[in-house]
Amino acid sequence: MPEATEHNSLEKVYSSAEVEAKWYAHWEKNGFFHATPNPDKQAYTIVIPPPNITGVLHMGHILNNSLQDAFVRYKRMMGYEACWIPGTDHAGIATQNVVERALMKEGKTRHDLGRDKFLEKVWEWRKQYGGVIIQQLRKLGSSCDWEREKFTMDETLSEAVREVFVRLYEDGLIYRGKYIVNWCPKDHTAISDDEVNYSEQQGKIYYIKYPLVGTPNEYAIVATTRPETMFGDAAIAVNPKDERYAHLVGKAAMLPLAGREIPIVADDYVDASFGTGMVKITPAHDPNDFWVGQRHNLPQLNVFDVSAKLNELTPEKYRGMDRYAARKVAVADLEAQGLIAKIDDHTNSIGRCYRCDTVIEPYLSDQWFVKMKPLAEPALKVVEDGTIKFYPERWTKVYQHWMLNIRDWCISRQLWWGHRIPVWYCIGDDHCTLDCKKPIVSRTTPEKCPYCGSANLRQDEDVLDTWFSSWLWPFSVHDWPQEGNHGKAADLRYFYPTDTLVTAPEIIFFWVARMVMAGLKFGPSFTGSNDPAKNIPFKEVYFTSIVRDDKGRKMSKSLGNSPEPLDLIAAYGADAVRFTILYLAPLGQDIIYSSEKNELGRNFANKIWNAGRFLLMNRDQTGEAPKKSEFNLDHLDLADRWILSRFHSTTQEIMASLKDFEINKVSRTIYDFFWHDYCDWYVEMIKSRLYGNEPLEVKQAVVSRALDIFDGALRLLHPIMPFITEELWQHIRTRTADQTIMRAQIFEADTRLIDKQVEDEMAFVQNVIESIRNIRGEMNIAPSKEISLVMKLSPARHANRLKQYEGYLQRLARVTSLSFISNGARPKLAASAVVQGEELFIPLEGLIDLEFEKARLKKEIDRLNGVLNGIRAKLNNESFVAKAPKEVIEKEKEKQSIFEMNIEKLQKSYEALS
RNA sequence: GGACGCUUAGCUCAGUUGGUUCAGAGCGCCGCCCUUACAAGGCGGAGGUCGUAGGUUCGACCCCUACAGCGUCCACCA
Repeated sequence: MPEATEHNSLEKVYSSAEVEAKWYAHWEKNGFFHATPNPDKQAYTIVIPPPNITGVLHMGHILNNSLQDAFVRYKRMMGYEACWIPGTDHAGIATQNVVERALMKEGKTRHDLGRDKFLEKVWEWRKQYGGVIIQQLRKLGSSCDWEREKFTMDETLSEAVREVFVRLYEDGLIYRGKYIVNWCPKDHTAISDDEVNYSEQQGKIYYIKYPLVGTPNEYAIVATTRPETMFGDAAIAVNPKDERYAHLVGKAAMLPLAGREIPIVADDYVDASFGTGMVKITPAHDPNDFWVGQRHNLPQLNVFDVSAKLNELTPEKYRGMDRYAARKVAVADLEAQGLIAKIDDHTNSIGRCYRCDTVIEPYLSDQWFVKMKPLAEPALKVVEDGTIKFYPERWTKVYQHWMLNIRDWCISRQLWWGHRIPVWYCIGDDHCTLDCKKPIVSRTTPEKCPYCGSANLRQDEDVLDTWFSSWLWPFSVHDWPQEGNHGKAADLRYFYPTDTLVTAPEIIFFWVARMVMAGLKFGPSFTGSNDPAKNIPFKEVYFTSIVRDDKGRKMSKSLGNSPEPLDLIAAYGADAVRFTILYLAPLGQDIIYSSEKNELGRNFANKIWNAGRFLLMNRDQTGEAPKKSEFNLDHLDLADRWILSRFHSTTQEIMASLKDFEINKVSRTIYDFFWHDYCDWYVEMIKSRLYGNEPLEVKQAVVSRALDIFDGALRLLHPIMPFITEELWQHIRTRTADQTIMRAQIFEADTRLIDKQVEDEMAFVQNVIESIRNIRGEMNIAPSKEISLVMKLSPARHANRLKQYEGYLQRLARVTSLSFISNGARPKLAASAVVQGEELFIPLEGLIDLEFEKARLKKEIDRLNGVLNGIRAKLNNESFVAKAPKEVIEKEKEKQSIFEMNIEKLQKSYEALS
């Protein structure tokens, strides 16, 4: 147990570093983050969106993890068995790239090492650097259950991947097919969409005449930017609604240079208004043409080799030519035959390899796919029917749209780092049968071919898309499908489904949607239920904001416009960074962020710190109250009852905002309560008793009550600012080693203590004080100058009750004498004001410049008259009186008379000065 | 091109059963205070026809339409 209760004298300025290190170590060492199935409690679970092992903490993580930690900590303090499961993602491409780049510095490629050696290198790298981000999350204060930390390439998670692959294959949902990938003709490898850099380029668009078969001298004219791919043309397409060409559909055209007939088909994909409205379809060399080809069952003719040179499917003249050389020759040949209608300038964006800048070639190759339609349907339903709720809700539309237009998922990747596809092929020997050509899909490495018995097997070279492991994350973290063998069966039952997913909207398709599908598909095998509500991976999804810089640009590494989170934590403190980002995070809106904004959080931390210092200093002076003070309402004065009322309504508001995931509102509510209600008013008010002539036991009771409220407020704040609240919480009472604020309960809002009358009465006192301060300010009366206050109260307001609060007035407005006068009387020379209909005078006697006061009153009278005129106009408006509801009219009339009275009183004061 | 979001003080943002004492907060600015928790603080003040133009309504920051500007996602660029 760190030395917390030993020293009660706190530094004047809160310094975060030491406190943070101390308490985080303490929490972790004592297992306070750890959760275990507990039948007496309800589970609350979050799985972390596993950061890439190549990643370092950026502002998006700060936001995302501050949110998750706040949610988990709130639930933990509300009596849930709260579990936040952390881990990392192996990030196939990113990680492989990092290691390859390192190799490149040694002048080597992965091919020099070979697959096994290369993978060893990656694992080494992972061991050395892959945990960086996990350590950084600790600095933020994340209360993750580190005993449960997982990695998507852990053996158990890899098992889950193979299991799912096999099951889907057996269900007929995984198949092998052709697909267009981004191919780099220089590196001879497929690269992912993310690795393609697109840029605008000035090029040409060629209009080529394809002779129509059967009608001489008539042509189909197609527009293309890539004439060299024409040898792979499989059709010409027009829009089915395009009347110009309706008569051609079903006919054929002659492919020039190749001398081959191709059909003319109709497809919605064609934009009738672009070009001629006729498109050549080249399924093997264009992604869109590929899909058109699928729909119309067209042949896929790949006319390039791996280096994008024309292959044997092209006329002999072109074979072996580079794609660009072939383009020139083909255009020249077409021109010679009079088959070029025209050539226009055309700007289009082309993709280049991020590594070698070679223009990417859409390339047809063999890939593995998951059929998505059957998986998507139930996943769409659970979001539409509210079994899973999105915050903000509008993302459900985006989700729906994607799910309804879903395409099959290409899951194979031409990489080495990742889960190798669990498929083997029989290389065969003399005994091979026809069946031997089938892929052998297996959970474990097969020893021999099941058909011919040959041991000569070769595993598929490719690995699986990284998302193929992450979509299982909510249950693979519990060692599914081997949970029984690993003793995790109870965990899976208890913690699944998870409750809240906190993630970025840009991965709604990659990750969120697929997790829903996986949960619904595989859930029944471990939940034992077909109820979607039991199988969904999470109940709520919170989509985070985008963090932008002060110019509105998205914060990113490449722009270099993001502050370094660890520097922020060092400079402002983790609590301040957390508070600031959560205070700024509106649900569904971006965050405009800059380092200086953390002053908000830092100043707040310091404010709380000093409030704690104040309480502790006073407790040390008065000594501990003999027994723990109880809120016996009879013995509380106005300030006590008021702060209690405010505390409970604050708690109520926070709980409501939390339910709606309005974390910025939560932050603002606790901030306003702490700073304004507690510090500005309550603490200042109790000073009048602490520094007065009260007996010691009264002072003790006052401090004790103040500490109780402080304790409650610390608990409300702890999930957002965990460190400073723990430090103070440990100081304000004697705690045992196993006590921690993070496992203390948040007090439930007691609505009986929310007292409207008390708040009204306090409002009156506060308004009187503010009014006096206002006069002081405007009249330039020094704050130190003592004044007397004369009040003329209406019968409803009891003078002797106000007299009770004289201490407050003295303390907060430097009123040294309070007296009352009856109706009709009036101090001779005084500044005056009306507060809630009651008249207030400050006799001036050399304090006030008469003309100043007159001008001040005049200004106020004019302002009130302005409002009054508005009310009168409204009440004189016939249609208002006729159509507005009675209550509204009554209210207006009431306001009218109040204003008239107040103005009259001020007017009299004004005249008295003249 | 499609979908969605945003526009309130110099800056960053609050503001739902539509009702002139709700036009507000923080930062910044101006003035006064180093008052025994806190100058990373306290008190007071100035500052906005709530993007533009219409419409609905007795009444619009709030509801509807159009437009402008900014932004996000998706699609497309043959």
